[in-house]
Amino acid sequence: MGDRLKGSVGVELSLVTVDLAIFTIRNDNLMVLLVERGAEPFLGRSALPGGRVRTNETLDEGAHRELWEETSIEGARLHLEQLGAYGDPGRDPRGRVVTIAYLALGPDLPTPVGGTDAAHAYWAPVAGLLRTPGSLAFDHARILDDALERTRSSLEYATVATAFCPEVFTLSELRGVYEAVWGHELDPSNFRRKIIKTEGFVEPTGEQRPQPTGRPAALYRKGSAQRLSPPFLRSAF
Amino acid sequence: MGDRLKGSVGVELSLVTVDLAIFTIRNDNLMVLLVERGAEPFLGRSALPGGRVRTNETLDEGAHRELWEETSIEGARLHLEQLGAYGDPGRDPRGRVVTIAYLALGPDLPTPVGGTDAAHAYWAPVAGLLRTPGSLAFDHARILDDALERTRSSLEYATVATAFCPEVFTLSELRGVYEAVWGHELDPSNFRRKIIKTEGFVEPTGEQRPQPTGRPAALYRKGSAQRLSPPFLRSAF
DNA sequence: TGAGTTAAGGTCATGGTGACCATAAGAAGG
DNA sequence: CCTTCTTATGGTCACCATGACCTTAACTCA
Repeated sequence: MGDRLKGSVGVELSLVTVDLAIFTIRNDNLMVLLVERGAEPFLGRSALPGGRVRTNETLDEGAHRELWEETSIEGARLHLEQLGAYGDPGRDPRGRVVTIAYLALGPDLPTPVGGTDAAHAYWAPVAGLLRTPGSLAFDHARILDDALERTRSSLEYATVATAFCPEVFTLSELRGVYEAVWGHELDPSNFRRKIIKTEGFVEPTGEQRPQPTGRPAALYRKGSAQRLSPPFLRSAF
Repeated sequence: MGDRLKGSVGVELSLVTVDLAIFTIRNDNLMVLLVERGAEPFLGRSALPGGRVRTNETLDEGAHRELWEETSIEGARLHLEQLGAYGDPGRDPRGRVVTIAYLALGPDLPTPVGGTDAAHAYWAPVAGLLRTPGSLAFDHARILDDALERTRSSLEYATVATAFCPEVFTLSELRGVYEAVWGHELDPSNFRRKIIKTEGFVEPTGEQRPQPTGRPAALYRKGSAQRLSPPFLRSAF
C-alpha cells in the first residue's frame, strides 16, 4: 500500500488500533471488561481489549470485530460509540501507535470466553480501578476515565441507559443503572415521573413481573427516542 | 520505526493526519476556514486545513502546529478540542488515511495568509456550505457537519461562546455568537439574565463602550467557569 | 390477619424559563 | 430644548420541571 501513498515516507506512518471500554452492570456495580496481556509490552498487566484496525474496514467495523473476537458478543445488542483518539508518542513503547477508543454499553453479559488474542478476559469493577491507579497498561487508565465520564454524561442527555438493560426491564432496574453509573441513589418516585413523561424513553409492554418481595413491577422496553430533552441532570453528587 | 513495531507488517500501517474545522464569526455569520487544494487528489477543490501528524508529537500538538502553519494564528487564543477520528477506507483515494478531526473556535481572525501548504485559504460561510453539498474534498462535509453540531451543543453545556469573542466584549456580542451558531434570535433580556446568573461565565470589567446608536453597553471578559449548570438549552428551533 | 417490602401515584414549595413590558442612556434631528 | 429612534438594562408574571416527602397499591411470608 505504501506506494499508493505518493510522497509519504515510512517514518510518517503509524499503527492504528481500536481499544474498547466495555461497560456493563453486575450486582449493582459498574464493570469494565479487561484482558490480561499475553505478550510484551505490559505482559501480564491488565488492559482494555483491542487490536489493530485492518485497512479494508471502517473504524466502527474494526471496533465491532474486536468486540466479537474478544467477547464473543455480537455488537448488535450493544451501544457502541466512538470516544476519541489517543496518540501521544510514547503511549506504546514499541513506537507510534494511535488508538481509537470506543465506548460500549451492554446488558449483563456472560463471562467472556478467552478470545483469539486474550488469554484471560474478566469483568472488573470500575470503582476499584479508580482507587488503584497505575494498574492498567498503556494509557488505558486515562481512556477508562474518559469513558466513565462520557457514560455518566450520556445518561444525562441520552436514552442509552436502556443499553445496560435486557430486552424487557422494570423501572427499578433502569434506576439501578443510573445509580450504578452515577454512584448515588435516586428517589424512586421522582425517577419514575421523569422517565415516564419523557416521550419515547421507554414503552410499557403491558406485562408485569413478580418481585421476590413486594408489589409486582410493570415491564417496559426501550423506546425510540435517542435524546433526552430536557436532560436528566445529576444535580447532587 | 517499522522495525520497532515487532510483528507488524506494512499493510497494517496507516497515514495519520489531523484536519481542522476552524470556526469564527464575521458579520453575524458563522464562518469556517477552507483551503483550496494545490495537489491531487481533489486538486482545486476546497477542503478543511490539515496535514500529517509527526511521529514525535502529540495529536493535540499536531493540531496546533497545523493551525499555525495554515493560519499563522497561535493556538493559545483559540479553543481547540478533538472532534473524533474518521477512517473509512476509501475516504482518501490514495489509500488508508485516518484523520483526527479537531474543532477550533476563535474570535474574528485576520484573513489568513497563504501558509506553507495552502495556496489559498479563505473564510466561507457555514450556512452556504450546507446548502451546496459535495463541494468539499474527502469526507470533509461530514466532518464539518459534526463540527457544527458539536459547536451548537457545546454552547448549551459549556462557556466556549466566549472563545468567539475578543478579550473584552458586550453581552450583545456574546448573544450574537449564540444567534449565529444556533441560527435563530434570542431574547436579549432573558439572555442577559441567564448569563449573569451563571457564576463564572463572564466577569464585568467595570468599563463601558459607546455604541454607534443607543445606550452604551457594559464590558465583560471571560470568566473561569468551564461548564454551564444548568445548561442553556436551545429549545426553539 | 398483620407485618414487611417494593411499586406506583400524589402533593407542595422552589427555582428556572419564556413572553412581555418598562426604564435608562446615548445620538440625531427639528 | 424637546422629540424620536435605538440599544442596553431591569422587572413582572405565568408556567413547567424538579426535589422532598407522603400515601396508597399489591404481593409474600409468618
